[in-house]
Amino acid sequence: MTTIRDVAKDAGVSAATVSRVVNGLLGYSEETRQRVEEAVLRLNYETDFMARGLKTRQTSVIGLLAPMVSDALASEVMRGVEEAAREHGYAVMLGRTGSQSVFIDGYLRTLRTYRAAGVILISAVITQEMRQLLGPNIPVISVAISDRSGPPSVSIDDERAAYDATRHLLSLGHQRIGLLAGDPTSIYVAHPRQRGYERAMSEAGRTPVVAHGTFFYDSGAPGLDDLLRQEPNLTAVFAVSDEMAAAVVNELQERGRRVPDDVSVLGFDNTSTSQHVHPPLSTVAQPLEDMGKTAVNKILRARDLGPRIMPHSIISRGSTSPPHQ
Amino acid sequence: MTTIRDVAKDAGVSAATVSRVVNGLLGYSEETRQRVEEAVLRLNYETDFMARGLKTRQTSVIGLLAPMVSDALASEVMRGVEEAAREHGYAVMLGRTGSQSVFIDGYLRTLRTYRAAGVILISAVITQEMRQLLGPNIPVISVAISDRSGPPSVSIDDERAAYDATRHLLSLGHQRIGLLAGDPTSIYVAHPRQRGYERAMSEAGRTPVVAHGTFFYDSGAPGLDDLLRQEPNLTAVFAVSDEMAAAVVNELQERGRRVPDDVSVLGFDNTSTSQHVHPPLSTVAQPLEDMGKTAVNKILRARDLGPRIMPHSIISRGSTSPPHQ
DNA sequence: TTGTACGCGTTATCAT
DNA sequence: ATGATAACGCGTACAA
Repeated sequence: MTTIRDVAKDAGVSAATVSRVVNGLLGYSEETRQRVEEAVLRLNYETDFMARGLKTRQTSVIGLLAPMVSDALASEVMRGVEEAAREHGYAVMLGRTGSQSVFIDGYLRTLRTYRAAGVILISAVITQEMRQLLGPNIPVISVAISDRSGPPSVSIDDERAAYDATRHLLSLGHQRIGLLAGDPTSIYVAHPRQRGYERAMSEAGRTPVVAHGTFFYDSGAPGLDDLLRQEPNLTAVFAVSDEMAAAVVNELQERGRRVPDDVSVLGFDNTSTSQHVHPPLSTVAQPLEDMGKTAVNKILRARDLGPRIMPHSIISRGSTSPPHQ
Repeated sequence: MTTIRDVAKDAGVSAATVSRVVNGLLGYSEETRQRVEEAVLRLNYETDFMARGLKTRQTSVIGLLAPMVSDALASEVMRGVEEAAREHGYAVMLGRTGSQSVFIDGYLRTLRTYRAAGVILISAVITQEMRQLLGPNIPVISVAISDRSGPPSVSIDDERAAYDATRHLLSLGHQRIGLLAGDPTSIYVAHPRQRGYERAMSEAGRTPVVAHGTFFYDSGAPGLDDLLRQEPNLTAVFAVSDEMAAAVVNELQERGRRVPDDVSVLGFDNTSTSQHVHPPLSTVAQPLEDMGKTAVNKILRARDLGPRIMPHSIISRGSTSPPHQ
């Protein structure tokens, strides 16, 4: 390992001067710069992040915490985070929060002792205790979830997006539209989406039909069953995740109903899952990768607080059409 | 920030003693231990990883490099890595290698300066230059790819798995079986799988029918087209990734052929994708999560070199059946 | 069993 | 413009 002192000796200057040259600060002559840079190259010197972190009390590490590290939504966000972080010379430290956020405390402690530059939370919001654990100097950003009263976040307007999506189905001519909603404990995501749906339905003078799932694939088939029990003649199902929507498409076909001829299906998130079913899912797109990048940029510009609302859009693929008469 | 000296002062001992207690070493009385532990709790002391790393020249960081951070196979491995790392008190640093491994050099440098305990490469093998960049002290493990001549790796026996899978289709009664192979540049994954298929076919006296894809969804439909052009009466397609297999299922249905009644489809990897199509994919399972855990354990036991071959298995779901007469 | 003293690599500060 | 020095927080010989 080459140290800064080795370089200093080789170039015939002090360690302080080497540091100045390497970090592009002021205070050295052109000739000194040349000698130092030569020595750096010859000795293959590289800054030791540990030593720097010890001194500066900050490292170029961004913490990234997801409920599962293997679901499609988090994957898309992670991709954006990784890219933006890399471009700015930051490293990403990955953690799984677990379903009940059981692991999150440990990770926050770790990130504090590593002096992370910031923490990005996917599909989770920060609580008082979490803030405590992390200390006051590390910014936290939530992604894909909007607690607008709280700390900075990057998300779409879920209520508005669900409203627009329901209006879209209504404008296609559907009247009996079922909602496969999310986990009722998910107050910052499932609730606004349900509100958006209910508002659009009530404005159109239609009766809401609602069943609850978990956002995951497995809850799609039972959710559909619940909806059809309430209203056997549904012509459209709006599921608030692509996974549930995919399950609904497959279960409908299992029951001998065609998609979209008999029943239209609309998903949410525009993850890769939406392309894996047949017909491919129409869905409400969140710009997930972009949201990940935006979160990194927010951390790097620490003064940039407040919620950031990203645009949503509705993507029509094969799973929606006007209702068959 | 509470330092080790604060604790020492509070407990009326020296910093050295605190360190011994905290790290569970020998050399202190029971009474001292009690006082120290009380002080640690009261002052909320936590070891500073930067300072420790500076001294010990090692950090509890494991580098995890994947070709994309958002594909289903890598996600499963990541899940296992995260879990095993967390259980052992290690943090995971995430990076994307990029399609041509363009970003890998930068990450290896970073991991060296962070003094990572080890590096896990998903679907990639290490080269001489990479080894150079990383220095001699950081172990590297490849996962889901088997360069048996090389450094430690954790993978299945791809050749044998493809052989077994092809035998499985043959034993169902299929005779005209097409292979949708992987990217021909993938010599450590695509090649062995193709060899396994060809060996099984030749042993059975059948003519191989092969088309090449990229492992990704988009290459599934053109690959099927290629296969059907070569042999219009295929009764089974073996695609060497679930993504391609899913695309094949969907494209077959698009063309009016039923799965599995007209054509059976067999995938590879048993990722979540295999459950998202209808009918769900029969597939060759790799124990991906387990492979991630195994890789972490290999790093923690540095002497544990050599390749580790994990068991594969064939999972029958709805997409395969005996051929229809 | 316990404490002292030093070193790890960097950077801020102050002096020159 | 440059240098000397003192932290930063921890772990560990070595001494007591």
